[in-house]
Amino acid sequence: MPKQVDREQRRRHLGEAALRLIATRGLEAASLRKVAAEAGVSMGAVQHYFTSKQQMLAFAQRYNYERATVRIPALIAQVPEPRTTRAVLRVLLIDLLGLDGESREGARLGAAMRAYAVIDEQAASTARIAYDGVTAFLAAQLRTAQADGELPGHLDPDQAARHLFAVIEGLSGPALIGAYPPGQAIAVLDHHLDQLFS
Amino acid sequence: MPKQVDREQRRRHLGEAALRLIATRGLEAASLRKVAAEAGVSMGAVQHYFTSKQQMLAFAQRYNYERATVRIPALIAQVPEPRTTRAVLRVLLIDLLGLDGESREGARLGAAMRAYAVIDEQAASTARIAYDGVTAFLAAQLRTAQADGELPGHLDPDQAARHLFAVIEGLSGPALIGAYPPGQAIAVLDHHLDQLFS
DNA sequence: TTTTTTACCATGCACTCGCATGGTAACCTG
DNA sequence: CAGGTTACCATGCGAGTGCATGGTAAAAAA
Repeated sequence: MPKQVDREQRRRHLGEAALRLIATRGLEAASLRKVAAEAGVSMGAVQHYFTSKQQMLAFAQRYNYERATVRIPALIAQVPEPRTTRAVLRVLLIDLLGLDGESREGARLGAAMRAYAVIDEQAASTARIAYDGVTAFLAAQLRTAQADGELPGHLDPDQAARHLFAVIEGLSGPALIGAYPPGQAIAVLDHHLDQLFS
Repeated sequence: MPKQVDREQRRRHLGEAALRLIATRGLEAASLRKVAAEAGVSMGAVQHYFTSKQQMLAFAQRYNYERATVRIPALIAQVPEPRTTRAVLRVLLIDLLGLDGESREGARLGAAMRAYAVIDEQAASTARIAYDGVTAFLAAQLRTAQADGELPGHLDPDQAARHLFAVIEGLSGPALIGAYPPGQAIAVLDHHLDQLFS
């Protein structure tokens, strides 16, 4: 049976199992044995594809961001015309908030990964790259909005992007633990967008 | 030797040891044995004061917020006169960002606790209370600013408080892992305050 | 003075952990 | 067909985990 397997696909399969466990039960639940069980394989298989647990987690982290870069354009494509920058941003940011069932997993994952990055330097390095990617994307959106006259031209798009993303990340935590109802998080987001697009 | 001990003080001593470990090495490093070693006592002593690990962590979490309610007024007292609301908020919020050595521990702790609260409902409940406390405090500050005419009266202080705190929490993560230099985090904060106190 | 309660400490148990090892079976290359 | 590589799986090891138990010694209560 061996040898006709796609190594990269197998790895992603294991990575998904790990991410599922992390999102629902936390980082400590992502042991080699549990990931193997979640993926429906033996522990030896996990060891075969990752030489250490740290490597497995590093892959899972990178894969998580990779999935996001795929999901985000798909999400944007669903925004009805006319696709103003503001409407696009709103859809994207509400998704990042993790308020409803599906995007909630991403937000839970984010909380776990952020804590991990504080402890593990390698994870921090990956997280920095991901952070730069997100803010660069947001900044690009804001720049096109400026070009379209949708947004005042005098503001710094990079700083506004960091500001915007900070609001999202800061809202996501309390929303996740139910510190306030979803509507309040969206209200704050809309207020922020109101000020931005004035 | 026994019986003349202050149980609550002993507990705080152990709680501090636990918080120190969590801040520097993460939640998983706060095992009963390691906390005992960090506090300079035997494991039996930890077991004597906490009936389970979860209880120990719950105490540590509560104690952490308790410490913050003591530190914050002390911090505000150091703000030079005239103590405008804006100046007070700025000092407080920069501290919460965890940019310099001392307040950094608090921010690291926050990241670990947030991840823990996502997994553990009891921790989430405590975190909600703490969150409500912080936003209520911020809202009260904003209300006095409104009364002093420092701030426009038409805005909703509660929503502005949530917005403000979200920015701080959202900036603290990237700042902790060095996604951008401290100056940029402060620049975003100042920009936010500029807009608020317009 | 006797008894009870408090404050520990040392040890042991059952379990999980990451990881190393040694196998086996299927495919690819020669 | 032989040899080597690939893809696993089962097992075992040492370390660490939370927790239960049984002790000892000192102070408080009787």
